[in-house]
Amino acid sequence: MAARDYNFAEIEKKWQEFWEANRTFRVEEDSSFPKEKRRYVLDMFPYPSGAGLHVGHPEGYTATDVYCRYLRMNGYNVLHPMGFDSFGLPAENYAIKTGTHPEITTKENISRFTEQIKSLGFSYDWDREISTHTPQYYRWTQWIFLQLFKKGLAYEANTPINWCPDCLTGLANEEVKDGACERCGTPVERRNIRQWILKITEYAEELLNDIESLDWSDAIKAMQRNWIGRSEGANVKFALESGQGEIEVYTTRPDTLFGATYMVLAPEHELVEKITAPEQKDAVEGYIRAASLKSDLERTELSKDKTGVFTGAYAVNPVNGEKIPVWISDYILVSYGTGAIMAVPAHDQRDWEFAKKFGLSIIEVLQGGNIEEEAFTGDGTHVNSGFLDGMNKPDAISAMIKWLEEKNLGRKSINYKLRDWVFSRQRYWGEPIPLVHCEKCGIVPVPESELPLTLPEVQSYEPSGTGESPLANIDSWVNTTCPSCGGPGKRETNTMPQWAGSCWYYLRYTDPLNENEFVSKEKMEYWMPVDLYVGGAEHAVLHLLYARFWHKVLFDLGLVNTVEPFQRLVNQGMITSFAYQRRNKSLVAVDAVDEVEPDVFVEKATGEKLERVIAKMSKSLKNVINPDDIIRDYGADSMRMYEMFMGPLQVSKPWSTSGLAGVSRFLNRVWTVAMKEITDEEPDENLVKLLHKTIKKVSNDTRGLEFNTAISQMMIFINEAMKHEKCYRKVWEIFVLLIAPYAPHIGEEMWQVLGKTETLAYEKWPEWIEELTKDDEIEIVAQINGKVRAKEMVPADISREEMEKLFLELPRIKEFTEGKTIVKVIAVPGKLVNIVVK
RNA sequence: GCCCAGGUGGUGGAACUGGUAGACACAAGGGACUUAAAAUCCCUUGCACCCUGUGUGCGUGCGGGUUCAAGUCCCGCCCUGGGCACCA
Repeated sequence: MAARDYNFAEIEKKWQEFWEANRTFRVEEDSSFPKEKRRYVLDMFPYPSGAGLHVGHPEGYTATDVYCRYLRMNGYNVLHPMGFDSFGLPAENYAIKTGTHPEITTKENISRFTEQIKSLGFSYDWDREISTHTPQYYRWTQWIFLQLFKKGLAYEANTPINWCPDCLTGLANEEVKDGACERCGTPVERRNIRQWILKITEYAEELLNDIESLDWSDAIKAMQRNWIGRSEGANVKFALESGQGEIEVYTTRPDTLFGATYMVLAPEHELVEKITAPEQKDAVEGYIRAASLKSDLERTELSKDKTGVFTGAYAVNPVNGEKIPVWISDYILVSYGTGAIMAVPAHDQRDWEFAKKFGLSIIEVLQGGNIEEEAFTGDGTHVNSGFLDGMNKPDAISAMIKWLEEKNLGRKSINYKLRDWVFSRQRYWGEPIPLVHCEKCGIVPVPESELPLTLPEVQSYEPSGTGESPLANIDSWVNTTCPSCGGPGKRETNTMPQWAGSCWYYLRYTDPLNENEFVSKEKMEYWMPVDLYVGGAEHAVLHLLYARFWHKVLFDLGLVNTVEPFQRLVNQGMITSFAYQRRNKSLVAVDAVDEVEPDVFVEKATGEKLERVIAKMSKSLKNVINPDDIIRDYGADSMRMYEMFMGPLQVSKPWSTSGLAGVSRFLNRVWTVAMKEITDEEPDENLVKLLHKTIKKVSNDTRGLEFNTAISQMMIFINEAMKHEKCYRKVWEIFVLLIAPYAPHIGEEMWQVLGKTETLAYEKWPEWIEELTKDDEIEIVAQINGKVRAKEMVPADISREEMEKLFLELPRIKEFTEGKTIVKVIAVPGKLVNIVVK
């Protein structure tokens, strides 16, 4: 074949068409692969937004693609699917604005995404593509919901929830960040709305314990642990002085019970009304009203200053019979523990602040701090504590729990910060919740045979904003017959949150077309669990916690074979961009910046010197990189390789177009070598050795997802191969296979240039010969007192003794040892000789 | 405040279980080719100093420590990013 230029556009189009036409990457449940030769490698599927793919998407997708191609060449049967998380607010909001049905927008966006994803040459099995908004898919989302419902894990409640006034829908706890809606940033309000709620708290203990068994980053594991927030303590009952009952509190410090000098109830606590003394009634009611108007943000962040009101009631401390006042304050949350606390101001900073402000007494029961200045929360010796005196903290905690249990005044108790999952949304574009409200029978599930319960057509997508979804206005849809008694019934009009579809999509990929079951047991068991899951860290507690919860429920129902869905999780880092910052820390758009000399940047308009910093890509800074442009100008292979070369997969790193150009130059050099005269002559030994080192490094690094260093090694190899006039078939056939997972289009093309007629996707991965990765001669350094003073090439197999002898006699070393005493000589074969002199 | 990452040249980043810090690339400078430029190829490039050489000193956020030897291990700080935040 005559030499030609590297025409990536032509090559990439050719091979993408080839893979598609030949369904090269279609995968089947072939039983001839033993379990250990199967791998399920999954990308977090995207929400098909109108903005199209951004450079962050290809990073994770390329990483898994390289890995999957490597696995296939190593004889694995690999499940590697892609699909779309296609229910969601943007399409619905667009529908409200334009009247276009969300389904139409969603379809368009999906086809744009598909085209973009395919233009990167990923080896997905497209026959398994799924979209969560299709009735064929959400039929089974609804089915799984019904299984949860039947198991008693879904309940209806009228409780105050987080309401986003901009999205006009309720939100789960996990969707609120710093008191604002995670999606749009609007501060959330508290609102009483009828909700469907999933009892995720029932699985708190399992969700927490099983984290340990997962191969996930410590960061994500810690986030999930913190979110679940388990604490151990005791519930203690305090009798009311009036004899009208008791207040139960939760405390992690039962050992400090002798120091409890007052109690606090959450303003919403049910006892408040009952116990408030007539003379305090006005004050208490005023406080409750004020507290109810505060947003979560105001109740926490903005008001660290303690507020509260005395109820006029007193309780009796069960350990010493002391009469203590009962207050209410909004620093106590009704939703945690029992919504009431015993306050121990000497040993809890919040109680201490409250006591100082309202002049309540502070009694030290544990020595070791200075309670005049702040609460002491450390360990120490108990004092003023009757039978606990002299004990340390852990002993006193157990002793007190034992005492309380014996006297029937309290018991050991465990609490979680995790709250149940608010599961309904008052919007249109989601899975309808398949339940019917019947006056006679109550809440009745839609029979499974009638699923999917499809979304009706509506005139207006506008949410009512009153807590009812647009579905509530479609009488013909809402009014139905009760599946149980046949009488009149009304359909549930809430829809499911966006997270529902992604809670089980990884299961559906194993059997995407099944019309009889959500998945067949055999196919599911063939692949599960997911061996490697790659995606952004932004789903640390949302999707990843919800999916684990559903999976555990499915496990308990005998529907899946593993306790956890995602065995190994890797979070790719964000791709950021350079930005330019003024002295006052404000940022300047890139097109308003001049580089006047190397690394000196000024703002065009003002001439102010700017500092180059790293920032998230944003439209306003004009530093957003569009993958389509990159593929057009440099090709998909360059894009793929550059994203893998930038740095470790897990860390965030800034995009640099000149860095990309460097990788592109590398691929051009690869092509140059491929176009040299191919010879069957024996390559020289050095090239062969370098090749074997390269096989070893690329194999190990690809397996360990350390793609950046694998690529460096390939660059080293090419720099050497360029020096040779001819292309040695023996080494080149191997190198082409090594680079193919990274740059598959050029890989296939070069394979064809070598005269091959089949795709290399299933060629056997090259093996290295250990012997050939070792050099005959190695450089050894001589150190004097730890400082490098000489370097010498020596045979690789030189003995320790020979090394010592050789270096001690080196003239250069003698300069340093002359007239000194040699205290010690340390020789490390293959590394160095260190001579300690005095 | 608590939890989790992480601080290495002008830049992105390498460095196996403690053993030559700075691989590979970008940027920069110099050279070759060219009428010229682009492209390509070659060379130099951590900082400082001098007696310019197998030269000396310094150098992986800061201060200590262990060790023949520390980017790597230990103790105490500082800073950056992410998460949580009145959870009793």
